[in-house]
Amino acid sequence: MTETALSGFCCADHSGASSVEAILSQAEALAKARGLRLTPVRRRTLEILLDAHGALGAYDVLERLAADGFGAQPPVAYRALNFLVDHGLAHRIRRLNAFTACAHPQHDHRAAFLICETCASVTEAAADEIGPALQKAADAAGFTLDRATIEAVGQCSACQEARA
Amino acid sequence: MTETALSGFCCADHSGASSVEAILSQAEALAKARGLRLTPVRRRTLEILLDAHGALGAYDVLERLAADGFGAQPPVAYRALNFLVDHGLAHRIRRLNAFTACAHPQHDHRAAFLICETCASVTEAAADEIGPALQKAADAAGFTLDRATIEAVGQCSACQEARA
DNA sequence: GTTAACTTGTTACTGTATAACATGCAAGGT
DNA sequence: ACCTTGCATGTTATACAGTAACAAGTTAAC
Ligand SMILES: [Zn+2]
Ligand SMILES: [Zn+2]
Ligand SMILES: [Zn+2]
Ligand SMILES: [Zn+2]
Repeated sequence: MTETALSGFCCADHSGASSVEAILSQAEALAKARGLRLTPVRRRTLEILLDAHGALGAYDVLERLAADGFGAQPPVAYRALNFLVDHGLAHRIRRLNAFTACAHPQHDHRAAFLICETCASVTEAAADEIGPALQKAADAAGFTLDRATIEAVGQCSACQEARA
Repeated sequence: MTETALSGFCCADHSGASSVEAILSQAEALAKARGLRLTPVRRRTLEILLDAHGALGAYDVLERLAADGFGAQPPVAYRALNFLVDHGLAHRIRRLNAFTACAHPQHDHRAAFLICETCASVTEAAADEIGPALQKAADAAGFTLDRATIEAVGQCSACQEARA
């Protein structure tokens, strides 16, 4: 199994060429600005994540990359995914052992993820208010905060309505 | 919260019989109150987590269990660990693929974890302020929040001082 | 004491991620 | 242009994490 993303189920359509293209070109601009090399595998990997509804496991990504003529071994996918994550173009969802494209790569943001238990969709939410609260908790423990993973589990709005 | 917090490794000794024993007997009382069966493997698993500095992987736990004469196969460890997690006696640290004893099992708490990059210690912090902030973010997305994983990465106070 | 539910143990397997090494490519110095 | 140096991609092989399915033993309820 392991097809983590469910097509056409979760949400409002975010697969329109416009938004994928828009994010892709943002990513390209960003890479250029930072002197990063958005090579074919990496770019294609980002595209794959953008096309997917929800998050994709590394092996799902690998399958698609291999189908496109790239390498078929796990490191190929993991390297591309880690590159994207390291540079803020994608996020790793630890609860799902999966990855998702960043919805707004231009910001240096601290994101929280809302994971629907019903449809497995993953929504990236701004964590602006969460940061300070976490900071405060860290301070209380004398802990110097670097970065954080925030993953919430529940029901997305579409699935709630469907259930009603 | 009068807990003798189980804060990790580089810190003051927390392996003294007193705090381990204290938490263990809290766990026992709690199990009794809730009609749970804290069987030998489960109890020993909790002990192992309490004795450990930092979080332990399932296979580390398994090794110790096997050494104590319990089963030597993965399900033995996973079942005991999942039991403890399900009943709030331990927590799963997803970033580390590891488990840690709950520092204050008596509360129905939403915890955040502070993971030190230097010494790998894991400190359980109260997440009282984080909950509402996350709730707000979820509301904005029409998402019904169930539970959340909050894991921060940085430097614990001991390691900072050591580095200075 | 029989039944039903749960707990422990097993074997076997699936899924996730990395190590180590070879080859290829691209930028920078001479 | 040529060489060097570092980075990217690809490979094989292996390590690490987690679960399914079944058998046998326990515990609690009736
Ligand atoms: Zn993002
Ligand atoms: Zn949903
Ligand atoms: Zn806890
Ligand atoms: Zn530390």
